[in-house]
Parts: sequence; C-alpha cells; structure tokens
Amino acid sequence: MTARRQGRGPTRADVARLAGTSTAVVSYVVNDGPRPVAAATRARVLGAVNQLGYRPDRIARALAARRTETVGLVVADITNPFMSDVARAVEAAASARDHTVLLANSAVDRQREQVLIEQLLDRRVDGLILLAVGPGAATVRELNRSGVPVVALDRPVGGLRAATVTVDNVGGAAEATMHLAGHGHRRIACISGPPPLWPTAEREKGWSTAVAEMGLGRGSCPVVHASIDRGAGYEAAVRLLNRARPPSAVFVTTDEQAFGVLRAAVDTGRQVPDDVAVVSFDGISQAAFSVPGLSSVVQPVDQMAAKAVDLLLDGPPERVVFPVELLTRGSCGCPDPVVRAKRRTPPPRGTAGGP
Amino acid sequence: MTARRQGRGPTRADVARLAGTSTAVVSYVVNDGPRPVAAATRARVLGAVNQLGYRPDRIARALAARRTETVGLVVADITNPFMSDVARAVEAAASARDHTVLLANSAVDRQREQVLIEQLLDRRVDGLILLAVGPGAATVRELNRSGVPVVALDRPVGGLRAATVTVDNVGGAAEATMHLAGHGHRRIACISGPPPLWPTAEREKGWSTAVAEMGLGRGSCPVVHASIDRGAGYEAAVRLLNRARPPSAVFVTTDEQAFGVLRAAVDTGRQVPDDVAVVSFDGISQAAFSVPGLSSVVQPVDQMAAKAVDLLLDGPPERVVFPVELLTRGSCGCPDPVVRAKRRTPPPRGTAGGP
DNA sequence: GTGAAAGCGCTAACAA
DNA sequence: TTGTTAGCGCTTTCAC
Repeated sequence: MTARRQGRGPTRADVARLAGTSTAVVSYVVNDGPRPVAAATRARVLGAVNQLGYRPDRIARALAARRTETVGLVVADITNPFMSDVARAVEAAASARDHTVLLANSAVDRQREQVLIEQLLDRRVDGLILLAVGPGAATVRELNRSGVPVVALDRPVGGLRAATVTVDNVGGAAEATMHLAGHGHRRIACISGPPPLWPTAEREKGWSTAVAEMGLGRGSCPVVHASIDRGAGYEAAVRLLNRARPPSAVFVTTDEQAFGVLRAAVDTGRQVPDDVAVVSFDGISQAAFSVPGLSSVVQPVDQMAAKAVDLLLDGPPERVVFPVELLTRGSCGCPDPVVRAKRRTPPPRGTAGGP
Repeated sequence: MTARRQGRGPTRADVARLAGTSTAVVSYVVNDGPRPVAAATRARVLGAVNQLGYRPDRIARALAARRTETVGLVVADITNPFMSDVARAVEAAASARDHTVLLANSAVDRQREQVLIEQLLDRRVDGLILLAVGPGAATVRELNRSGVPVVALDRPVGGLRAATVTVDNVGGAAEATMHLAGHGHRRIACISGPPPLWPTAEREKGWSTAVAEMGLGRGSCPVVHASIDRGAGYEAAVRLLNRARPPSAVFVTTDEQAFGVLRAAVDTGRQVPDDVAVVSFDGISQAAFSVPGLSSVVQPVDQMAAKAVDLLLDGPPERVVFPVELLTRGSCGCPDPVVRAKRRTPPPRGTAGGP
C-alpha cells in the first residue's frame, strides 16, 4: 500500500512522483535554486506541492544543508522588561529573515548559562545572540572554536570573537546627570549595578564624569551598588535616603531598579520629584505608567535587534554603538506627559531597520 | 589526511574508530540504550568520547529518531509581564526535562500566529504550548491532523484536541470582588478584557456573579472592556472615573491593565485606595512595587508551566485547573506590606511540581 | 534543464 | 553483547 507515513505529511519523493519528475527538481523549485527549472516543470511541481499540501521538513533540510535557519538567544533574565523587549525585537528581526529563535534563559546563573550555550551549539544554531551574564573562559574558547557567529548585545563578552551591539552608555548617563543638574540639583547620587556588570559600570562612569565636570563634590554625590531588579533598587534607595544628608536627586542605572527607587521614596515619606528627583536608563515602555512617569534614557531596541541579526547572518564582526536619547517625564521634575497606549511596532522610517 | 571536517567536531564514526568498536555501540552508550553494552566497552567509548570532545549532533539525531527534544512556545505578547513570566517558567520546566524551547511571539497578530505555528510544526517540535491569541479553524485542523501534542495554557483553544492548563478564573475573580465588598464598597466596577478573550471573560463572569449575589445593583456596578495593556487600562479607567457617579472600587481583569488604572487614578486626582480601591488578577511580581502595592489574585505560574510540559511530553490530554490565591496589598485598602526582593525560584514544597 | 545518487550524522532493526 | 546496514528527508554534485 502507498499509505503515507503516519504522523507526517508527504515527502519530496511523493511530490516528485506526482509531478512526474525527480526529487532534485522538486528541491530546485522549492528552494528557488540553485539550478534553473523550466517554467512548465516548475508549474507541475508547484501544482503537486499544493495538491499534496507538501511542507518541507526543516530538520532534514538542516542536516543536509548544514544550516538550521535558527538563531539562539541567551538572555540573563527574560522577566526583566528590558530583556523581554529585546527578546521580542530579536524574534521579530529573526522572523523577518525567516529564522526561528531558540530561547535560553539563564536566570542569572552563570553555570546554567554555559550549559545552555552548549546545548544551543549542539542544536547547530546558525548564530548566537548573547545578552548574557557572561560565559566563562572555557565556553568562550568553545564558542571561538565552533566558528558559529556570535553577537554580544548590550554588553561585550571578554575574549570572545564576536560582533558587538551596544549603546552610548557613558554619554547617555552623563546627559541624564546633567539634566538633573539643570533642575538645580547639586547632590546627585547614583544607584548603579553590580560592579562587574559592564553596562551599568559604563553608566556609572558617565554619571561620575558629569558630576566631576560640574565640580560637584564627591562627598555629596555618593554611589551605591545593587543588583538589577526592583527589590535591590528599593533597598539601595532606602539606604541612600536614610543617610544624614540624603541626595536630592539620583541617577539610577536601570529602569528596573528605578521602579524600586520610586516605591522606596514613597515608603520613606518622600515625594518624587520634589524631595528626590530620579532619572534612569533603558527607556522601557512601562516607564510611562509609574507615578510619576519615569524619565529615562531610551535605547533603540528595535534597531539594535535588527542590527544584531544582520551582523549575525551576514555581517562582519563589527562593533556598533547606537546613540540614546533622554526621554523626560515627571520623575526628574519635568512635566509628566499624558499617557499613551504602548506602541507595538516601530514607526516607519523610510526603509526598514538600520540605525 | 585525516583532517576533521572544518567547522564541526568529530562524529560518531570517529569515536567508534578510536574506541575500536562500531557506531551502533557508540550510540548505545551515548544514549544509554536501547541495548546493553559491556562495562569495558562502555568505558572505552566514554574514553574516546571525551578524548575527542565528541558532542552528538542534535539535528542528525532528530532526523533519525524522529524526536527533536524541542518544544514550541507561542505567546501572544512576550513583553507582557505575565506572559514573560510564563515563558521563563516554561523554559525552566522544559530545560529540566532536557528540552529546548522555540519561542514564537505573535505580537497579538492572529495572521502571524498561524504562520508561526506552521513554522514550528515544520521544525518538528515534539509539542506545542499555546498561550496564544487563538489559531483559526484551518490551523486548528492542521494541528489536529499533525498529531503533535498541544497544550493550551491560560486559555482553551476552540476545536483543538489539546490538554488544557488553566486556573479558577471565576472563583478568583469572585473572591477578589467580595474582598472589595468586605472593605465596604457597594459600587464595584469591572475593567475587563476584549469580550472574545476567554480568561478575562471568565473573570468578568466571576465579578458579575459576586456582584449579583451580594445584591448590588447592576447600575452601580458597570463593566468596561479594554485591551490587555497598560494604555488601554488607563483609558478605560479614565472613562469610568469621569462618570457622574464613579465607582468606589474596581476589579480589573489583569495586572497589566491595573497598572494603567493606578496611573489614571492619580491623573484624575484620586487616591488609591481611599477614592478608588483596586484589585486585579495574575499576581505578577511587579505588583509589589507599584504605589500603592497592587492587590491581585495570583496564578501559580511555575506549577502551571511544569504541568503543561509534563502533559505535553507524556500526559494524556487532560484539562487541569489550578487554584488561585488573593494576595492583598495596599490598592484594595489592606495594609501594604514591606517590599521584598523578587523571588527567583519557587519555594520548596516537598516534591517538585504538581498542584 | 533534468535526473541519479552520494551523502549529512545518527538511530534502530536485524543478524551474528 | 556487538556489528552491519538500511533508512530519516533533504541538498547538491555530476553526468546526461
């Protein structure tokens, strides 16, 4: 009997038989190459394809073609709104290029991250995007050896031969800090990330430079370090605000921490921005809805993701740095704009993608 | 020369050669079955494996074994905190069972969702978890025909032969509503989701039942429908609060909308909970940080995800319904507990997983 | 422009 | 217990 294999649809052989041609030709038309096919033949094949409802098996194709059309995305914490936004943007960019993304969430666990990266490699991803805690030396070696293209997003990875997509952390942070000074503040503290974390360290550098340039005393402008989450931001702010001479403004290195700061201000009996002004970094969409709205330095996530995917798929391993933009709302002392519904798609910009 | 193929590591044949045995035996030891292997042979193979640094190619394995050890996850919106939390939990559960997740984000676009589901099928996922807008009839047919196990998480999918993991939406919503009444409210409105959306419709039903049971007039307890995002929640709240006789409390069907409500209250000159009390549904971790803290009905996301993966991989297509729990904070009028750092892992519960 | 056939790296009968 | 070998479904060289 010619019963189709159960559980799966027709194969290339079925199509070839029905179209009265060879499997090679079917392949040529399905893939639109690499060899030309006569119009008549192509038509017969196409007819057979949709008469049978044939769909190519991507696994078999991957094995033969040695390409999976898949990109691995390793994120440190998918529940972090900035990172989930990056995940959305990467998925969209990959999808636009007909690739699927294998998601790996390390849950901020370096060990786990190593394992996940190896699994992704075993699954033969065509490329790897890392928004990761940071792989250890052994994993870096393995990545370099594997020859799989890698792009480090948001932060470079030491020792890794990879493209890099980051933003102007120093500049953005400095701008935010000066903006605070523009509101008349002289005691501008910084709530930064864990010292080894690159993006927040850079932002701290920007704050510190700005503070120095404006001649503000280091004693009145303290830094405090905290993990990248609301709870840690909350605790750091409580510590800061309970000092004898608390700051009148604080630059927070991530929005996620800043939400904790906002809540801490209230819990310690302060008003934002009158008693403490706040500006942070990342520019996630939730920032529009806090009370007051959170002023933040926004990263062009869609463009960054598109660039990352492009570099991964056909780029040389360059390092690209995107500009950022301070978006003011109520938390710094500027007028708080009316809330608008969140934008789901980036505004058209002539041609798609690219900075 | 015996140079290894460039770009890839050693294969099963290399290992067999070095171990002086056959490829089948290598397969048996690597997979720990399906046939037994003598201890001595196994040791030689293992030795060869790590002398060569051999790693099985999952693509080739998938083709031969007809299993990809991969599960597809389709979410309607990965940037929605509830859904990204589900994504985290599903990834963790799948990972614990040695599976990788292929992430597909439909960005609340039904068309796109169909395409994504088909792509996942083409990639031969072992199972599909849907937290989706809802596939159309054609896709449902294709899913049923494909024989790929599916579990619908959070909401059932009409006409689909699939397991279902949901929560007690009606009960939770009713409890939330009664809680509001317990604070003395008699004008309890509801901000619900788009009417076709199942979970929010169920919650609305719970609210409506509770309101009726308490004998509260329908005129003083209006419903308004809005999309599941902060902006829509904001606008719905503004509409509600600008009425001639505004409600004194509102049950909001999702946390995401509720954050918009909180902001809208402030923008229309109200205090929460004194002028308007708010309780919502989902129980995402961000709810602890708003001002005031958001009282919410919490879903046991980790358990739900674990169950979903179990059902997918070896379960019969049951329908399981998890209980939910009201967690009170400041927004309903209860005391607002001190903020704590976010928990990354579920507390131990004797044995892992399960309701 | 088309077809035959040799893999891609692994699994799992089946035979020894 | 181990080895031989026929696929898994597709791509692609090479000959026609």
